[in-house]
Amino acid sequence: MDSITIKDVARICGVGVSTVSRAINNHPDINPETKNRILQVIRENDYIPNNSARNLKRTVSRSIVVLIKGIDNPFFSSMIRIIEAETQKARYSFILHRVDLMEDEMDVAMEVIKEKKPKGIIFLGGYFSHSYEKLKKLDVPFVLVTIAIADPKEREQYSSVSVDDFQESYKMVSYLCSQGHTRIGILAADEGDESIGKLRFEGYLKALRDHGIRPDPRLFFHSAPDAECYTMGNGYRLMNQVLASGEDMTALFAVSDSIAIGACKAVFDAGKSVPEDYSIAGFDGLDMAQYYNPSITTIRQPVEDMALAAIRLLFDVIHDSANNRQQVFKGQLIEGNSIRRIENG
Amino acid sequence: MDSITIKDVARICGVGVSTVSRAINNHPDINPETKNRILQVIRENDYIPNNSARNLKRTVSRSIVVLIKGIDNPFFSSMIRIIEAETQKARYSFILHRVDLMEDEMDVAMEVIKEKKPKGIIFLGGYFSHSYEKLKKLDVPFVLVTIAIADPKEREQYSSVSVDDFQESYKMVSYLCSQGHTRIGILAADEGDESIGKLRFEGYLKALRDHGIRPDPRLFFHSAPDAECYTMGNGYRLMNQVLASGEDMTALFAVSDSIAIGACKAVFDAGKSVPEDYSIAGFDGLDMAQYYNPSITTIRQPVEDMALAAIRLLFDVIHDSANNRQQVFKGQLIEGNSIRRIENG
DNA sequence: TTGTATGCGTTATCAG
DNA sequence: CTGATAACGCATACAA
Repeated sequence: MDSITIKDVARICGVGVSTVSRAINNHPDINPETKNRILQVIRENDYIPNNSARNLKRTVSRSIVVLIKGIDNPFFSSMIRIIEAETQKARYSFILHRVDLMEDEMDVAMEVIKEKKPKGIIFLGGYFSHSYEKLKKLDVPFVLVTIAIADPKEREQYSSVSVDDFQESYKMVSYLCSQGHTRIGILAADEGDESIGKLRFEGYLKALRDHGIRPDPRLFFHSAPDAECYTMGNGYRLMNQVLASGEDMTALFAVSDSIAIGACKAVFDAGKSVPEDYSIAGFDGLDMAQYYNPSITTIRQPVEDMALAAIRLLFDVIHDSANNRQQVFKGQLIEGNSIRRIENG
Repeated sequence: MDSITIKDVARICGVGVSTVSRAINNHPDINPETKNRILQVIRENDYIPNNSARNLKRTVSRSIVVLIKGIDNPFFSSMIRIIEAETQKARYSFILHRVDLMEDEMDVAMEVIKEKKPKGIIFLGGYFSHSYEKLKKLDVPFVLVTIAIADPKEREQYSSVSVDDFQESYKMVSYLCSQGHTRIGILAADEGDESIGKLRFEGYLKALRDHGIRPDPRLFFHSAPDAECYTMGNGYRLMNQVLASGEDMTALFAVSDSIAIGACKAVFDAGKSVPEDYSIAGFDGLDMAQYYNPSITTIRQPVEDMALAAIRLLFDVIHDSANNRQQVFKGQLIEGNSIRRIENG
């Protein structure tokens, strides 16, 4: 670990450390010749600046941190790519930091801020039930993506990018109704959910009611509280419960595409078919949904646009902190082949 | 950013900074009472140690870094989970660091080492064509996962965990032959590939030859050099080329499950079916492969075992650096419904 | 068991 | 344009 430091570089070049520092950090007030000479020496000796020392000394670090909860959520994959690209385009460095499902993203944020001194933070996924106070402590500009904050009172306090999960669910379930379905089950998050799972559930309820259908609790299939909800495995389990229940229904609204896919598989394994025996709708618009067989009818969240909006919004807030705003995107209903039309609705 | 430091804590408690440091780091030589008092104050004031300062000061940091190339590869998702769990079980902290597809993982490793001073590194994904020299510079124990190092001469230099991509491909293609297929195409990586894509391709060639089938270049469908190879989109494109080629074949070996799934979709969109018109085999054993319809016949890499082996091997090497070894796992052929048997082989 | 002092590698401030 | 030098926040050797 006896690696070369800025001092060594300075000594080799016969200059002071501050000059080397200037060379590294592209400071304007340095003789181009000396700069090149230093850069040359740096390359020849594989000098790598110590990031810890830099972060320790610096007050801010021209970097953007993305805090992601649920790193295996394919929904985020393309977002990351876009955010990184945009970040680098702005000549900021991009730091991805994963937060465990059990961790409080706010606590993690505080730590990362201390360590990295980023210019801004993007929160991908997770919940934000009662973090108002913590939110305020965060003195770094940030944008919430995909995150439901219940209370709209605190509008000024934060920026966010999302779809209206309630409305979009409503749209999907209304569509099911319009296709003649009347007995529509739901494969939902766990009952205690206070996040998007809840919003999507409520959109479902509202849509049914507005279509003159009385929601039937026997058609609610909630995830186990301890299960990882938005997974194919969970969808598979839930659908098997549906099959075992013997309840009569023609359609199911799965609150995510992965759940929908798992559900389809359960139907197939039971020797039945989608959409003939069960119509199944998803939510999110994952690539997987359109590659599946049958392709899943779903609500597509405009991930690319959302990612772009998130990073741009963040830069806006960085440049003018008064600029906080909530940006809500429209989802798009994509018709696949997982839903059939019932003639005698 | 005027946050509280160790000095403040010391002042508040009326003790010296070193005592606070001892409390934080669980040093043995400290009065339990003072320790508790300090910890109490720390909690009350939300003191968060500055990681940069710690890393700067420390020579090693009781942490494991996982460097992952291709973070959206679902193949790695479960691995990460396992590695993290095991890492924490050993009371090490877990640092996940993503490396861009364009970056040299070795350079990134050097940087991260300087910054974090980890006890060990796990490389997930990526290539390692000619990095021997760089490898040696890495004076931190490390394990390569899923990475093909061509040259076996350097055995002593590194540890690795993988499957034998050549053998496993051979297995898969032999299976296709055994099912009576004789005209077997391949959906492969790009022609210049020097990594697992190449090994899998060669396994395919060997299997054909050993079964008395002469490989026919017209049945080789390589990815475009600039395409992201292991994706559904790429599989879709490749399969459309197959369909457009008019070449006669009954089966295709896709070098990954995602490619296989994309290929299936292309077949469906062409109004044909799997496995009736085309038998399609995959590789990897993603969850997705079994949830797909039809489920994909594939080679399952024992991800859980491999992840566990990787982290344990790493700890072994950390404790005894002479312990370098290469661990090769057997893949398991999982029969799905994507391959049909041809009677008159 | 505890406190003091030093330095980790940088950047920033200031004087040249 | 350049070079000393003082922090940054913490861990540790050493003294008490």
